[in-house]
Amino acid sequence: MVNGESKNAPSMADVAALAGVSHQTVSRVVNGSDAVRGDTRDRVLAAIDELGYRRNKSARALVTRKSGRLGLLYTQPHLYGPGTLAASVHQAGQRAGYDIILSPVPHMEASSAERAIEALLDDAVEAVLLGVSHQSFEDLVAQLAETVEVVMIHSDPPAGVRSVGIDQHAGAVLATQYLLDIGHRNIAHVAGPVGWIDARQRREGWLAALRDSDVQPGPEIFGDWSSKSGYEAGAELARDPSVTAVFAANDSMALGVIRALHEAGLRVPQDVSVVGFDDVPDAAYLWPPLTTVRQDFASLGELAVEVAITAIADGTVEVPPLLAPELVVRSSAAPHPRA
Amino acid sequence: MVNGESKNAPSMADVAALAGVSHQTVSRVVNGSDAVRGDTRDRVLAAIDELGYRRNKSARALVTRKSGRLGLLYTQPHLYGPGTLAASVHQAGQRAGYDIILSPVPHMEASSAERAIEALLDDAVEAVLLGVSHQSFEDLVAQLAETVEVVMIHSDPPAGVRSVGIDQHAGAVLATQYLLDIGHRNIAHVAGPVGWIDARQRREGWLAALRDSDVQPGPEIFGDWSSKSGYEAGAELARDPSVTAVFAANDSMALGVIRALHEAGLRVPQDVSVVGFDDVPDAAYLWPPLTTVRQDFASLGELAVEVAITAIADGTVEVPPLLAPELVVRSSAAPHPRA
DNA sequence: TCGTCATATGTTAGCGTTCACATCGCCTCG
DNA sequence: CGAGGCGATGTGAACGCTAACATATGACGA
Repeated sequence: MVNGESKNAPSMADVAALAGVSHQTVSRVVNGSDAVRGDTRDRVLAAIDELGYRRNKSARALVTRKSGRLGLLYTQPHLYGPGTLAASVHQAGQRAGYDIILSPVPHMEASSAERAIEALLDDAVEAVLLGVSHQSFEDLVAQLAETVEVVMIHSDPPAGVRSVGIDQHAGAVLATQYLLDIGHRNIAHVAGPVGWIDARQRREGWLAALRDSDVQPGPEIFGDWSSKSGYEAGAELARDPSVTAVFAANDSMALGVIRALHEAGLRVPQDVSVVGFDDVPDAAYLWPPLTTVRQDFASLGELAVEVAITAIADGTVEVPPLLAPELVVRSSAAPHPRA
Repeated sequence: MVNGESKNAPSMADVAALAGVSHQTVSRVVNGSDAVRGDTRDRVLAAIDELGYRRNKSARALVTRKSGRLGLLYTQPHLYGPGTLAASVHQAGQRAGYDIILSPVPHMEASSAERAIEALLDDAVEAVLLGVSHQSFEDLVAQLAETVEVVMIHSDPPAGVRSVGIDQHAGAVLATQYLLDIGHRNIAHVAGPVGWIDARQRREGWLAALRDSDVQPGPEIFGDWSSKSGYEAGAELARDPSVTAVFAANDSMALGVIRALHEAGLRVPQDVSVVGFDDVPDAAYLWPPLTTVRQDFASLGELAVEVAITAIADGTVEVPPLLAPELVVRSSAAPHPRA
């Protein structure tokens, strides 16, 4: 299109004229109806091919009153988890014949999220997948659900809300129990920021595992998911010689903790063990390789789309069981020396 | 929408009836025409509000013959760069009044990319932003450009192709020159995979900087962008005691290299210096903190949208200068001990 | 031989907008 | 005081498609 020579795109009528049939027959061919004779179909197909015909989705949406679109709202688009989720939702949606509108909201402000939702509604999405497990969204959902089908991607959904999720609590228990099992008794936690559901769930999993073993929680520091905040937390933790293990709420913070520990002259895992959460691809190749909890974001995305599609079909509120995360043992955690 | 009580969405006609005007007046109000009397406008606005009216984009697109949509095709959606780019394109597009269709193609196969492009064209995007700087796409562009406006996101665009990019070559020169400046004379390169434009550009920048200083290139190993491949390359490099510095084509590979070096008993940077590329957020908090080359993906996205919009408007082929990357010096590289 | 029915195709209307144009007041000016 | 013009609003058609119904064609049994 270097020169603007694009005549109007061909319509069904053009195809029909070329094939010598009515536009309705073209419609039937395009929609795979079986009430078309083989040779007629071939002629139509040939005409479509010759003209480069492409069905106009707007016209179709207008008359069918269905947009065929699903929207995904997600935060932190630059991170591994959300990025993977988005890709997987997109792929699953395509496969199911839906267009997916990916709507990243870069900064976590209610206003920008509301704008994003407005945009999604303007696009007439048939369902909204809410990949924003932040408290400030829980209120939004009730209101939104009156307008459109909603699927929350959420590890601790309010009752009666359609949702899918990965069991963050269980993942945190896995990580903490592992540290307990190898003899640690003073396990610190670098938590995700207040307000994030996943952060809360992971923190509570940590607490629950400790409680079950009658072990007092170690120090607790709140970060903001960033490696920088992990670093700062790690520097603080390094000053407390009684801490022998740290469970960080994600891999980025874990990596920051490790650096701070190193800088303080502490060895990982010989002096202090560190466990992360997420299993980002780089986790296996950090120094030391990071023991962490793997989440299957790809399956999560597929599941979310599946639930959304049945929601559109019959409106039921379906809440499949949370997906189970998995502990990946590498070498950033080791038995407690005095155990 | 727990119960499917949704009556048909209100149309302009409904608003018009309620406000006691014609549908055309509603249209004028919605489109901000100034040919509407103040009190009429207020009545219409009130009716819109009461009914929860939302303009039907399909109908609008049908009659205006404009979809108001831009598509972004991008690979490796789980990585920092692409994720940031996608978010920034989305935001810039919204701001300019365009809907952005984000189309991640998870696996780098020509077929899946072609499917993605088909989907974009079916969505009647007015322009396609091609954020896939892989050789196999260069052929696609010519063909695609006949159908729709195309903006390549590309650091070494073919002549006459509309594009924006970050100067990968210059970034690599920055990194290599830095290593040269601090006394290294045997600088290895862990390259990105063959076929990727950015990989080629970074490699050539490395070679060019060395050539300019009359220094022989060190060993060269091709990775696949992953930290795993960086690790494998690092293991190999560790066996060559003459290598004192490694320039890796991205941060993930750099981090893999560092781990391999550590495992081989070599210290970074005391024994071997390592420089990466991208400046992912975690780079600053690795151990040791990674010296790397920062790319401004956010600006790149904005620029791409800007170019796309002028392309739609006047069809010109505009190629703004490549954005300049920036060297970020941290501590994974240090002066050569024998320098 | 004719009605009957199935199969293949055509005809018409309408989805919700915008565009082009028509209309209706009302003000201005000669 | 009437022509002319302008500002505000209305009317009708069209965008490209699908849904519902209408029609044509041929096979078949009575």
